[in-house]
Formats: sequence, C-alpha cells, structure tokens
Amino acid sequence: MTRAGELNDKTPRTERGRRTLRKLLDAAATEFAERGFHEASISGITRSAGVALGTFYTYFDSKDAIFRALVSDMSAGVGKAAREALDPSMGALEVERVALRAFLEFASEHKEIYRIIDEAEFVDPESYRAHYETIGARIEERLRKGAESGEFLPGLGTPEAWALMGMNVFLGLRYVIWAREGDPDFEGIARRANGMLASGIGGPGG
Amino acid sequence: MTRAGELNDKTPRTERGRRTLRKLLDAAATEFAERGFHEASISGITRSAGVALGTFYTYFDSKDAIFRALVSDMSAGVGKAAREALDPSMGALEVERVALRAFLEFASEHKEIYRIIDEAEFVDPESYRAHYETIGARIEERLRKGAESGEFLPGLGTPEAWALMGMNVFLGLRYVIWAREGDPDFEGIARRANGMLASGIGGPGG
DNA sequence: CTGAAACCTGAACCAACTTTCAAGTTTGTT
DNA sequence: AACAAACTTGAAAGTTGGTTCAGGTTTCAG
Repeated sequence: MTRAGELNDKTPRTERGRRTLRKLLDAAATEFAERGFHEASISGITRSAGVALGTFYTYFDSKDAIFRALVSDMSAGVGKAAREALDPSMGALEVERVALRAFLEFASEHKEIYRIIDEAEFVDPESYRAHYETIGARIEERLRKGAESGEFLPGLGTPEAWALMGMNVFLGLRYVIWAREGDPDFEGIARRANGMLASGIGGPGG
Repeated sequence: MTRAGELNDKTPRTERGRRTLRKLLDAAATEFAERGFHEASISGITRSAGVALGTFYTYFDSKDAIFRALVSDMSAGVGKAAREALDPSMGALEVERVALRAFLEFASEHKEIYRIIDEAEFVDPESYRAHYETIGARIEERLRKGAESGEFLPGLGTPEAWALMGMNVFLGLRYVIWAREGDPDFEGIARRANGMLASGIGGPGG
C-alpha cells in the first residue's frame, strides 16, 4: 500500500527521470480534469505525456497513486497562493476580503484543480478531508487573531471558520466554475461577501 | 439518449413490476452510497434487490440511468424536507435558523443522500448544478422577502444567497458528515450561524 | 380460461483498461 | 571507455463488469 511516504522508491534519480515524472504529472492533471478520474486512462496520460505505457509504472504504482500525488501537490498550491496574497500589515477584515479575491482568481486560472480536489472526495477521501481541515484551521486562526486585536467579536471558533470557508467555496462554484455573462467581477463579489461578514444582513436594528 | 422524460417506456405496467422497480431503486441507493458510483456494480444491485441481473435492463437503460433517477428523487426529497420545516409566520431570520437546523437534521438521517448528490457532480453534472441552482434561487427569494419586510438589508441578491448556501453546506459537512465527539448540537450550530448572519463578526464598531 | 404482453432469468458476450514483463536504450560514475 | 543502474518500450496477460439475448414464467384483461 505505502501511504504517507509515497516516495516508495520510485523517485527519479536522473535528470531525464525528473523530466518524465513532471510530464506525467502535468498530463495527468489535464487528463483527470477533462475526463474525470474514471474516464481518464493511463494510456491517455502516457500518450499525452509522450511516453510509452509501461513508463508510467516506473513512477507510480497505480492510477490511484498518481491521483493522490496530484491532489497533495494541488492542495499545497492552493495554500501557497493564498498565503502569498496576504500581508501581515492588513486589517483582519481586509485579510478576509483579499483572501477570497485571491481564491477566486486562483480558481479561475486553475479550474482543473477544483475538479480534481472535488473528485478526491470519492477517490481519496482522506486527502479531501485533510484539504478542508487544513484550510478551516487556517481560517479559524485568522478569526482568533482578529478577535484578539478587537476587530472581530470574541468567541469565534470552528463553526464560524467553516461557515466562512463554505461561503468562499460556494462563491467560487457559482462565480468561477459556473460563471455567467454579466456576473460581477471578483473584486465586487469579494466586497459583498466581506460586507456580509462584517455586519451581517440584518437591518439597522440588528 | 432520452433525458428529461426518462420514462422512456420502461415504466412498469403491473403491480409486480412496480414492486421490482422499487426494490431496485432502494438497493441502488444503498449500493451507490456504500461503494460510490464506480465501485458499485449492477450485479451487486440486483443481488441485493433479490432479482436476476437481466431484470435490471427491464427498468433502466444503463447504470447511469438508474443513478440519474436516484439523484432526481433525492434532490426533490431534500427540498420537501426543508419546505416542511418552514412556516410563513416565522420571521426572516428565524426562517434561516430553522432551515439550517432542518437541513442538518435531514442530512444526519440521510447521509447516503449526500454522498450520492455530491457524486452527481461527476456522474451527472447537469443534475448536480440544477440541484444547487434550485436551492440557491429559493434562498435568494427568502432574502428578498426579508429585505422587503425590513428585517434584512435591502439589495441582497445572488452572491449573498450562495454565500449563505455555502455556509450551510459546509456546516453540514463538518458537523454531520465529519462530526466529532464533543461537537455542539445542531441547534447550537444553527444559532451561531444565525448570529453571524444577523450581525456579522465585526466588533461593535462594525 | 386463455393468450398476449409483461416480466424474469443467468450464461455468455464484449469492450475497455490496468498492470506486468522481458528486452532494449540512455545516463552518469569510476 | 566501460559498466551498472536508471529508464523506456509496447505487446500481451488478466480483470472486471456492463450489456445482450433467447427462452421460460407470471400477470391480467377479455
């Protein structure tokens, strides 16, 4: 089985090997995104990578294995993109606005990532869960800091973090994956979500 | 192909036929929920339904077809459960709290539905999208009414509706599907989400 | 009662993929 | 240059499971 390490021994030792591995991963990303895990075929991946079928097994033990490798790569990529957009000098609310905007932009440029991570719910449930738990924890930590600085209410915790994460994910689903003609731009969406987050939707009596 | 109608002609004409159809649908729900679409097999479904393999094709054209039939059944079921919990005499904010609570309760009692609807993203994308667009539209309509009565801010629209839907779905994911020892109960979750919705998480300066 | 339509049966067909493997080529080190 | 390890190749083995079908059984209207 070999989980966790996943290095397994199949790590390439030569320059050529590293190039081939990368070609396979890139081809797999496209293939899985376009056809979905089950429709995608290893021969499709190797064809599109320009290598022979058997070569695949030099680098991965199975179709599942390459899918898992991809998910963990991508999950890391999402986190990185978010962190890079943020800046410690921002206010807590501003951080949330910028994070959402960066997320929408990133999703828009890497739609394939989203299909693949979503499909992980079925192909590799553990990674899927780990992905959201990690992001959720990161958001919760931001809320805690915001409360500490007095910008947010005290007592915010896991439920608020997951609610916020769900907001972001569904705005991505609607305005990136299922975007329509005439939809507001990402900045506009981020602003509205941020307004909602700041003071809710209740009237002045709130 | 035959979409939409899906009656196709395979509708049973006799009492025995209707019974067999029901047995197949029930067996399929269990089978798909436990194993997922691709791992599930038609022979598994027929075995668990207690009929011969060939009988399956008396009622459905393919594995996809029975999956679609299931998704549309279940999507309707979710909507019905939500509507039944609501009551026109409730205030707008109260409606949202009760709706979330009902959703969490329903999800908790029908976890299989959630796995199946989620998998529809890959097996039957149109139904998946239709499912969320329908719910989103329903929420948007509730927000509009709340704004009209003055209980909600004016100008709420699709972004707020999808944000709210995302909150609910992710709270379901975390507190129903991935529930942990010591988590707050559904009422508690619904209250916290409702507080967030009412006045946001910004401090008094909000 | 009766016959036609509806329904049921399960072995066999079939297409599609994943995975293996033995033989050849390239790379990099000594 | 020379050799071992790394890498590549693609045909073929092996699975798996959806779908078909010809023949039997049950249902039910007339």
